[in-house]
Amino acid sequence: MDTKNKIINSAIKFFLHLGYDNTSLGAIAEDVGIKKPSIYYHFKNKEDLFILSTSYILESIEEKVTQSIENSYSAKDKIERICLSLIEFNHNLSAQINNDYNKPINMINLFHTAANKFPILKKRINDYYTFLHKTLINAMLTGQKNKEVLKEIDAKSTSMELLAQIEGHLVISSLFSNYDTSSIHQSIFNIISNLLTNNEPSKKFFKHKTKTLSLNTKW
Amino acid sequence: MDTKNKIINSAIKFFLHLGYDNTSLGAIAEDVGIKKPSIYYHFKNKEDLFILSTSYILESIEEKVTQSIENSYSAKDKIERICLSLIEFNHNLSAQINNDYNKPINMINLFHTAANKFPILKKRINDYYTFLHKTLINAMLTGQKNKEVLKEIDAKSTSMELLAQIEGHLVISSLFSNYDTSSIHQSIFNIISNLLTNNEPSKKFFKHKTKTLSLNTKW
DNA sequence: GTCTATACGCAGATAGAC
DNA sequence: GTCTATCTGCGTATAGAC
Repeated sequence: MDTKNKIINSAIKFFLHLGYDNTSLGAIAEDVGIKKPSIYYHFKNKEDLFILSTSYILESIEEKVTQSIENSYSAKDKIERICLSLIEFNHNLSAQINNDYNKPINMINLFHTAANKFPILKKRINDYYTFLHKTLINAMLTGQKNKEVLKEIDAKSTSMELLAQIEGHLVISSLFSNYDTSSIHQSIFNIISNLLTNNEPSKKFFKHKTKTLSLNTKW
Repeated sequence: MDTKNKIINSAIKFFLHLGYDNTSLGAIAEDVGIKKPSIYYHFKNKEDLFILSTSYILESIEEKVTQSIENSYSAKDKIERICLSLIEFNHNLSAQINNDYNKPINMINLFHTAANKFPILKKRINDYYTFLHKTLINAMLTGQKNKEVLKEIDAKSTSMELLAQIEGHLVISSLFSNYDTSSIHQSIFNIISNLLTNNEPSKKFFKHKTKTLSLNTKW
């Protein structure tokens, strides 16, 4: 990995851990094994580094979501995979980042800071949610054509419900120690099974497809 | 309002807007109409001011939630009121704070910073979610005794689902411009109506009881 | 490309007068 | 209780050598 990627890699770690303001370029430099001014050779300034780092995370998620449904033709399967991709991305990111400390990590927090501080990231994050929203809606609409999904379902509000459920669970899991990790799978399963024409009445547990989303690759 | 309350009032505004790090004591002092060192007469330091401000918000929400269900004896009504209280508190806070700028505001973000930086607030926020969780569970359990709520329902996971739905919608609403404000009411209505024994099949819109939760009172 | 040295500004905090 | 003046440390950023 070249220095530039090392810096972004480390920056993401720090930004997720400490936020934008509490992350100092000196700390990133030390982590990478260079001196502070060297960062300025690769990036214009701290803002530039932050914007690129955040954009990289967003691109990675979108890529993983797209890949996850590539070979899937059932609406149920697609929706499940999209939701699982989001959850697993967050979990993998936490697992990778949360090595030393015992602090809650949450991408939402990063997104919020990003949207607040930098208009370009506000737009980018909005595009990210638009992408997720559209992808979920498309899965439902094709499912309705196949008679797999109930025709009365409103795809837009259901997509919003799924996204809110996922983001909400991720947020609460980092703030509430009593949180039960499995409950998000149950919730998503409930929402999805309510969409389907062959809705099995017994509330089975959501099958957890552990197709791990690798974050160990280059940033 | 005395100076100390004026400072907390202003501090909450700034902390919600700009976060802990971007809020300077000088700005708060200017807003209140005093000089920076005067803040140190009322508060030990910036951390102290932040901890007291955040605690005040949490206490206010808990108080409003408690008040909202005081005269309610139906489980459905209680659950609805708890959820609405949370949504309205956030909305009222945003409306009160979001006067000048056009920036997303979200308490979750404040909670996250608070939990990350100050162990005492991490505990306090955990207690806050425990309170909400227990209050919702109690409403469901009494509903099950009255045969108002289906006995198969798992109160714990349903409470978690409701909280996640609310927090998730609030988060997304501040990051996604396409977000439809009404969808949260629909989602909560769906979850609640699935709990009830006299579950009406037609998905009616969630009745929006606009009992405004005042935040204009003293902090 | 990376370094040492350094300028610069900002914000938290204190001393001490009134 | 509130003020003016001031200290202090930290973090961004640049200059310029190697």
